[in-house]
Amino acid sequence: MTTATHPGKRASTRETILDHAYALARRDGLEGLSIGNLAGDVGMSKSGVFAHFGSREDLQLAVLDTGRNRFVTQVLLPALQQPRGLPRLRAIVANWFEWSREHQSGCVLLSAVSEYDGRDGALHDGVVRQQAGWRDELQKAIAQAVKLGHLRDDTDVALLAFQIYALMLGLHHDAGLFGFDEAGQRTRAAFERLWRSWQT
Amino acid sequence: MTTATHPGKRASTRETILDHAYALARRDGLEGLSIGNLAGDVGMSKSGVFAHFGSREDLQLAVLDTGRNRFVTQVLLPALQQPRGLPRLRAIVANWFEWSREHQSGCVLLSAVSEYDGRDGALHDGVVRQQAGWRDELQKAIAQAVKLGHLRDDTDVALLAFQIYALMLGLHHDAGLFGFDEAGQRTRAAFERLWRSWQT
DNA sequence: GTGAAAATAGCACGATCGTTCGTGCATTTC
DNA sequence: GAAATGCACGAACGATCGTGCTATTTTCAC
Repeated sequence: MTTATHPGKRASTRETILDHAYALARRDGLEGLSIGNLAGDVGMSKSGVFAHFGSREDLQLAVLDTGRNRFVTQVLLPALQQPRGLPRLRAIVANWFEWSREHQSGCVLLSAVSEYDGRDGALHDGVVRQQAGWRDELQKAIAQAVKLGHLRDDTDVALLAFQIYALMLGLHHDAGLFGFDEAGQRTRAAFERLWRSWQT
Repeated sequence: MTTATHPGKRASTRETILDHAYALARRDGLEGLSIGNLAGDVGMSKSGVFAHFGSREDLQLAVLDTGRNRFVTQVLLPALQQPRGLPRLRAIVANWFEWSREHQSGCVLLSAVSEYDGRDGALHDGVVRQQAGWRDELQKAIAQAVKLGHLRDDTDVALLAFQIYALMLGLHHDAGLFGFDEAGQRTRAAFERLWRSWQT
């Protein structure tokens, strides 16, 4: 009984659809994601795919959430097993680097920011909530590093989180346009200087 | 004779269309720009608008170029009247700040990067060329500041250009999601630290 | 004023969009 | 075995997409 046709059939099909949808959205963004195209990619009918979500917007929200889960799983969770403070913060950045390397040809979370930052609606709200949450995690890790004396006492936590995020945006930007290798080198150099500027 | 109804009619109508197209593309991106919607906004027929460009892709390219021109006019050109070196570089950043403040609800140039960095075609090429060109201008201004002794002799020009660009990406990102005021303050603080780290 | 030329509108096309609805086939439950 | 439920399919909907082709209007030179 490899195929769980009992319960779980619906959930597992939904998972499969979201897998394909996430891949498509990496290329075309959440706004470029269409149900017909997705159905063709999965090998289902349009109505079959549609029935799993009820509306295109709910599909887009589900894909956004899929991206968030993958990001947390790949970037944040492994870093939480590192000791608090600078080691954990550096682990976050290292995992984020790897994430960025794998997503240089398109990241759903970042393109969603571009697509929805000027509008309103459920997708905008979802993007804002998600970005605010991630920034908060960053700040928590930084605050611990300060408390443990790994970073200067007068460290501006929100500022450092902003600086880190900006560098990762720069990495993604340059990697997508000019290639990851050169962009990665520059970003690493920038991080070296950034750590030095806040270290005790 | 304010309205050039002479042989400039075509060009002036084209300009009007591009004005509206640029505004629409700020909200919906170049991929979200549709000819029907644009025609309704301008007050013309679809075919009338279409005839000015010949294809949707050529329209998108024209809008991209419109964005580039406006950016150069508002950010680069005024700065070129400042004395070479750090004053000019700071003027570029200041003008860029103002540009970013006005475009916090959507910038065609940046969303185009998100939309086309993972594909290929004329729009991708146009985006890459434009971004590479702007980075080059940044580096020229930085190199002059180094040569004039305003920045350290061992300044990594490409690295500093990357750092500047990354901060501006961070500004745009945070301004769009969390509001310009807070984002602007953080970005200014980050720039202060950046200048200090490279200054003689 | 008149005729050539340029600019715009009108209309139609095939394709695709998101969405709805009825139906059939499995599978589960009685 | 009969009844009920879950899931996906296929057809069709009105709308909009980009793009041609043909009139009609507007503009400009004479």
